[in-house]
Amino acid sequence: MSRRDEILDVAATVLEEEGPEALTMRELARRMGMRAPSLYKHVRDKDDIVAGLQERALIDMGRHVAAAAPGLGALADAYRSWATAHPRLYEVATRRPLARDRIAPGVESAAAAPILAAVGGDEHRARALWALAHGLVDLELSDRFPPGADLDATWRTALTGFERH
Amino acid sequence: MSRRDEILDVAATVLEEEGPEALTMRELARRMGMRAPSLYKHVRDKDDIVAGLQERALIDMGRHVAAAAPGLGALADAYRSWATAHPRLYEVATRRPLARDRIAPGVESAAAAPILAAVGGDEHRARALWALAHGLVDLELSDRFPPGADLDATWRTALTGFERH
DNA sequence: TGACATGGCTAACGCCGTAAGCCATGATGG
DNA sequence: CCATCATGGCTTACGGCGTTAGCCATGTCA
Repeated sequence: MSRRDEILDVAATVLEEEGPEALTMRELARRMGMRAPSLYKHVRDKDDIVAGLQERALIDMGRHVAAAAPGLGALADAYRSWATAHPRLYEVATRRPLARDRIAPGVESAAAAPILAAVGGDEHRARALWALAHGLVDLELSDRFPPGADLDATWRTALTGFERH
Repeated sequence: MSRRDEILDVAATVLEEEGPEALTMRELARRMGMRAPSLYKHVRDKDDIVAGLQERALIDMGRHVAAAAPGLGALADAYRSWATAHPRLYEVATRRPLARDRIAPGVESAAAAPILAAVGGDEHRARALWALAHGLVDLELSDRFPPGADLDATWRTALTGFERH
């Protein structure tokens, strides 16, 4: 495994365990047993690390969602469960403008494929479904729903709109 | 107008015109004709400013959406148009966990009211609709849809799921 | 064996948010 | 009328951030 990949591993751990404000070059270096400037021998800058996390997250989430059982419900469950299991990575993967120039081609479309397939290839319905799932997850992750809200029920209600074409 | 409100005005301007990375205490102070530490005479800390922007954004967006013509389409248009007119404020208002302790009570529910009314008071449908609109806006604002995508059509498709109960 | 790439290091720069403490101004009340 | 005090500026400074420059040990290879 390349030194760069080790850094990305550490970065993913720090991000999930301690939050985005702990994701500093000095903290990454500390965990790698080196000093911050040495990181730049393996990585262009901090944005490069974040773009790497974004790419990894898209790949992993895409795989997870693609492995879901057929049906909208299972797809939605897979989407939501990945996001809640990796909330900070989800934010990195979706909130910032895709660093398309720093990410391997195909990763983006591969992540979108399962959703597109689930709605029979209709791109508008695919985007709507994606937006719905993303919106629900995003609002849940930033605690925008009242505490104690029955979000399972909200998801079921939300998906019924998509069930019949 | 209080000095604090002036600071919030300047902050909103800087945020929208130059982006979040320009929203620094020194830049705000410069535009106010003072030095950064003097800001602390009127504001607790930077988070206080951001919470103030969040509160303002919720109020303004709530008013804008509440003024929409009846019907899901007009509601959606109002939601989307406010967000695209104030993209950075929209992010501040929705992406970070609501600073509920720093925001006047009632603001949150007032912002939610028009959406809740539009679906006849069903909270699950209200949350689903909100999530759908938020997801579409959020993904649009961070350029996650392919360039040139016909988002008007996507919105129309998305809303048909909500038209019939 | 000598040249060179690799990957560490230290020192330092210019930002950032923020704390501490000083001082002019103007209002307040004895 | 003057003493007191709150207000709202100021300078200085601290620690942390991302990042650059330049040094040097090690290992590889012609």
